[in-house]
Amino acid sequence: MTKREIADILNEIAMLLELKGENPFKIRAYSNGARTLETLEESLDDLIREGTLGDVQGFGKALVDKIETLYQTGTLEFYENLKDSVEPGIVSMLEIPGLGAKKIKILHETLGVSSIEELQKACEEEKVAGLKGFGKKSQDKIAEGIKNREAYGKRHLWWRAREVAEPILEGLLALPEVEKASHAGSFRRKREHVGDLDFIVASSRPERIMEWFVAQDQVREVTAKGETKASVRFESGLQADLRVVPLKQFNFALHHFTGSKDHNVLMRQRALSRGLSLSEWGLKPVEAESFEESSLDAKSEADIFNLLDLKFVPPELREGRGEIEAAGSDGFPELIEPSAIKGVFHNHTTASDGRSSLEEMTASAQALRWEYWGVADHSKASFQANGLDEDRLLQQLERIRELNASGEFTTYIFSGNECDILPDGSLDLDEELLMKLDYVVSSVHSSFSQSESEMTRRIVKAIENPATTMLGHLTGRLLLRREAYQVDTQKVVDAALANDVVIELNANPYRLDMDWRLWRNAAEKGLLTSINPDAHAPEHFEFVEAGVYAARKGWLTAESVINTRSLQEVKAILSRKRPHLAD
DNA sequence: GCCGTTTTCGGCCCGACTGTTTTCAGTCG
Repeated sequence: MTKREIADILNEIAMLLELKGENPFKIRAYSNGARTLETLEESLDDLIREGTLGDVQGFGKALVDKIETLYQTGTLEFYENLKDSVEPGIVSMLEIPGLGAKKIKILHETLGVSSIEELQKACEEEKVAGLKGFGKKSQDKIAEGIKNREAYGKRHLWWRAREVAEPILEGLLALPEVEKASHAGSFRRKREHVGDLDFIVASSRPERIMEWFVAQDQVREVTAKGETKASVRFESGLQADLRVVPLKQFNFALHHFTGSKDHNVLMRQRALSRGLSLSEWGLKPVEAESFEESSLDAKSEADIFNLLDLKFVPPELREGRGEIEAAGSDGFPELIEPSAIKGVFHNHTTASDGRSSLEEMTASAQALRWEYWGVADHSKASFQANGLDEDRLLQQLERIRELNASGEFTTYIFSGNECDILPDGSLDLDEELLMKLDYVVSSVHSSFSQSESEMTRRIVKAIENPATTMLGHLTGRLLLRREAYQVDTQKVVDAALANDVVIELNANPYRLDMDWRLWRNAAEKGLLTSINPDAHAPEHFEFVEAGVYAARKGWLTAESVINTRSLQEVKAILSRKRPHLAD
């Protein structure tokens, strides 16, 4: 078992002990143990072999025994027994906002409820309001929490969350009491989906800011409101948290609440190794009494990094995936910016399942001042999407040539096709015809349930097809909607490298596929990408922005992204497979 | 359950907010 797996079990033990009403300090010992284990620098194997696990602060005899047993055998009797002694329905009640172990224990012992369903019934029968420590409000809140637990628990696509987040930030910045304001959290790190929104504000007069925040039009429920902290929930179930801090604290709070947790742990370790203590309150010498009196100054977030001998880490990279090491040595490559995009591939028109014509899409691309854009309508196997057969594709190719020759648009149109990869790995259209186009995006749209080895063989075969220019949406995932199909991404990346094939970064906010976690490594090996909006209407061209943020999270520079290149450079790249594009 | 002694027990912690209290316990990040 790995450190992380063992830490998860220690956390679960803490939760179960809490539900059993154990000594709170014992519970904390387990949670602390889990956190210590997660952030342990030494290898667990070494510590156990040398018998020095007990030297680690926070690990006494009981924890050492349990960690060693889990490490060596993968099971722990104490844990299994504990799990058996608590009904699973009770554990799931922890998901309801406002309910913790203590209240659940009261509900269980006095009303005998052992599941969310039974609790819901107890609320309907007004049995909860009469309990000691509960009241009408608690009962209503529990009932509401049960009713909405699906929406409350769910995550929200970054793209959708932004529609809510941006007006809030603008509103905050417009208030005269606000000195500084920013979003924080996973939203600021541009994660593909977020659990909630965080806002940090600097002000010495928080009252009116709090009032404004909870009184916003779209707010459905105010879940907390105090002097410096408030939480609201919107119709979609998305929650937003606001924290107001003094200006002096702003950058520390912003850094802290931007996270990620893993990044913060590494930052605090870095600080400690320099005799400093870092928190949301400030950065002070370890021995100093309070942050308020002894914190160093940070006029910007960059100052915090600089005080720890680090280069500034862009929020997108703060995932605890090597950014501290890089910031402590050479720093980062210059990450791609949205403004670097000069055109896009993989778009649809009314010829297949798009909503706008070739001409309308071209006009929109031109309005965005793109040098070029590419048409890649579906091929005939995508019958549901009105995919093109050979004849219709040839007609479209003719029309594109006419338009390019006419001078009607300054934006150049590349002719392409999003060609289905059939279940056996062959392409849906004739190779000779595909070679007449400027490029081909090969994508899987059927037989998603193939085994990993079949799917991998299928995609690799398509990559090896000389007609393939780029691979579309590698895993077929739809974020929060549909799982990825099984495929060995490493083999696919290697095949793409070996066959001069680009792997797209599909910028549709539901896809963002291939995933950002895979890009740093792939790009280091030399893999190129194209950030493709997969547009089915002009407004979908905006998706490239989401794609650029995903690319930044993958440490990508403009060099790795072919659609940051000029028209001439793109033609040169495409001509490696299509000689007719060479000048 | 851990830690550190005034060394084998007694203290341990983090602040803000809510709801049910009437001075505070429970939840949450």
